[in-house]
Amino acid sequence: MDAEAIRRSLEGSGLRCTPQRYAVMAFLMEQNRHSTAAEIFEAVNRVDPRSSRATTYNNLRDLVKAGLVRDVAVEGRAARFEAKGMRHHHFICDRCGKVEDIEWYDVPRPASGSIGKRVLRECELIFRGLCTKCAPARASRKVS
Amino acid sequence: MDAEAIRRSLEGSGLRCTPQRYAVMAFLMEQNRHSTAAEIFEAVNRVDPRSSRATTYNNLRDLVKAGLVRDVAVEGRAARFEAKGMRHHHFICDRCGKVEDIEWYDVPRPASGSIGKRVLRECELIFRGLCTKCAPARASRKVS
DNA sequence: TATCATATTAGATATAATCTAAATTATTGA
DNA sequence: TCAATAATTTAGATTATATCTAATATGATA
Ligand SMILES: [Mn+2]
Ligand SMILES: [Mn+2]
Ligand SMILES: [Zn+2]
Ligand SMILES: [Zn+2]
Repeated sequence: MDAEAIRRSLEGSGLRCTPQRYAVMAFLMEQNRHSTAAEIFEAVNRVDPRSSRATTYNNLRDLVKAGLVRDVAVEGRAARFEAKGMRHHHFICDRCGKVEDIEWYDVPRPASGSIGKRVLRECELIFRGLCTKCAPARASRKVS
Repeated sequence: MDAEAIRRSLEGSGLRCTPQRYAVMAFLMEQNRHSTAAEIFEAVNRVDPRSSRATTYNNLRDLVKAGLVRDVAVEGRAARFEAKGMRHHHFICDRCGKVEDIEWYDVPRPASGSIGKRVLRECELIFRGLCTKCAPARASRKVS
């Protein structure tokens, strides 16, 4: 999309806008998905410039640390990454592990007694169940 | 605690109550924590019977599949496991990755339009920030 | 241009989890 | 009782995921 905007967001975070780093960020922004490091590595290398695996991991870590990218952990699967855009919640499929966005809505905070001396930064909702692809499959499996 | 109760819950799920499997379940129930597979393996082997690493992983997977144990994914860290007891939410420390329980309270469901054809099984809240141990450390780090 | 911090790289290494195939243990039902 | 069957365990190999190393390259600054 807007190459200049990506460059500015990188440099605004004190990160040089290198071709490899740009490629990771651009890929995450145009795909509106939740990709694994392996998928990102493969995708940015389908076109030049070639980026090493170490660099892909380094850049993902830097981007997460800078707050431009979010790391989504899924039980039993590789980490997934997404460009941080509008706030949203997540739906995670029990069967295929797919992560999907759910429109943001505000979450009631816990009683301050529950939080104690912890410093609360954010609240996020995770929904679990079956995605639209898996729901019918699982339902028919039951029949047999 | 109640050895007979553990035995019954295993057999009620169609799992034999083997010494190795019992040891995993008993450990998770007496510790009220979120342990990694490596920690569980190490703990159940401090006493007999010796259980192999493969068996520890096999049993954790079986117990999760049976719904007796919950697998908690944390970004950048090994999976953590806990015996399923009372419903609760989780607080995850940004700095040390510790997972802590937050008293359960009901979560407003998303608009049905957001869910679409997905099958929703559960909603869970994840709180993020700094745990009581890390909060002061991070605060003083800022000062320097 | 010289200097210095930042970034990239291939390959080695570390960590987490699963697989394999043989042996063991428990269950079933003649 | 005992053979047949199914479930479980095991050591070690293997796979998957992620990080480290140390040499090189690149870009910013003076
Ligand atoms: Mn998302
Ligand atoms: Mn918990
Ligand atoms: Zn699915
Ligand atoms: Zn902490």
